[in-house]
Amino acid sequence: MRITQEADYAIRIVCLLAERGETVDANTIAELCCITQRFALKILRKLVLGKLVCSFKGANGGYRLSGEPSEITLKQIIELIDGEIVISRCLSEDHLCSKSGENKSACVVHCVFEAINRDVVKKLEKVTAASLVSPDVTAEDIVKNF
Amino acid sequence: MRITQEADYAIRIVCLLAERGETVDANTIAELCCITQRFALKILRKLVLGKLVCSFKGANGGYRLSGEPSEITLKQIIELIDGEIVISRCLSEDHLCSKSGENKSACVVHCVFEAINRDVVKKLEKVTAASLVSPDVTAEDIVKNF
DNA sequence: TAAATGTACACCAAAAAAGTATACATTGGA
DNA sequence: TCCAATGTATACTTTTTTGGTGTACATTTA
Repeated sequence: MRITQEADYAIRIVCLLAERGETVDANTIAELCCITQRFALKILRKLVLGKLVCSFKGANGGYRLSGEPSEITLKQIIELIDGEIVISRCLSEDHLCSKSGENKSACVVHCVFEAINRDVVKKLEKVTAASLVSPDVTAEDIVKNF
Repeated sequence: MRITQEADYAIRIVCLLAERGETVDANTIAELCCITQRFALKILRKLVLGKLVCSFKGANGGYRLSGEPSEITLKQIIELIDGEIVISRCLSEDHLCSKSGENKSACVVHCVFEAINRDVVKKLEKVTAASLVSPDVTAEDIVKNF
């Protein structure tokens, strides 16, 4: 992977909407999440296209989560923004990598990366927007659950 | 992170040197690892500066591992080439990130990333060059050990 | 002493990430 | 009804990272 700045912003936005539970306009979102309004709009667009968020046009318009915070995971948000989560370029793509070598170690390295990657994704799947914003759930609670 | 192509090449090179156990010149390394000679030289330079590999000048010169393959880990190689291993930019740097928000979820996200990151690094530390090239150790064996 | 090596350091180009600009469409309320 | 407040669409720009190259030089050994 490399979880980008943009994905990080998207997570903030989703958390904000989860906390509010009501329609919030792009300006307010941008301000509260410390993002420029333009960039927030771009990210919000992706969230809308990815069905995590729904939007309302016109005066008093804005955005809100389209589903339950408990149904939205970090994995979903990150993949929506950054695409497939891969710790090493050679795991995605038909990219030339260690795997393509003819020696044993090459393939083994690839397999190790795959195993680590699977584990990371599994952990990101376990973290929901609901748990992130719940005052009753601490970071330790979430991490213990891994 | 994002384990770069360059780090992947570096791993291949270290594995090759571990297998050979003798001095190998840059041309041969480049050819066997499917890298251009120039780029291989650049990577080798980093490996030498990082003390993982030692070099010999002049005719019949070349490179070989400076230590035991069992003492070299994937973590070491990757950090030498790519720098600190971080799954999200906001984990390194004093970079503005979710952490900087004033709300609870912001910090929690950061903590979750840190936990996942620690785990990835721990796994990469467990994989040695020796295990990667040993014919007696399969990828499954390594992964089981995680 | 020349050929086979590695060293140093600067440069370049493509891709990805991060962010901005412009013009437009829809809606709700005065 | 019409205009201000909103979101939409699409394309552009800038910065950073990645991946790679070029040139000139230093060392060693046959």
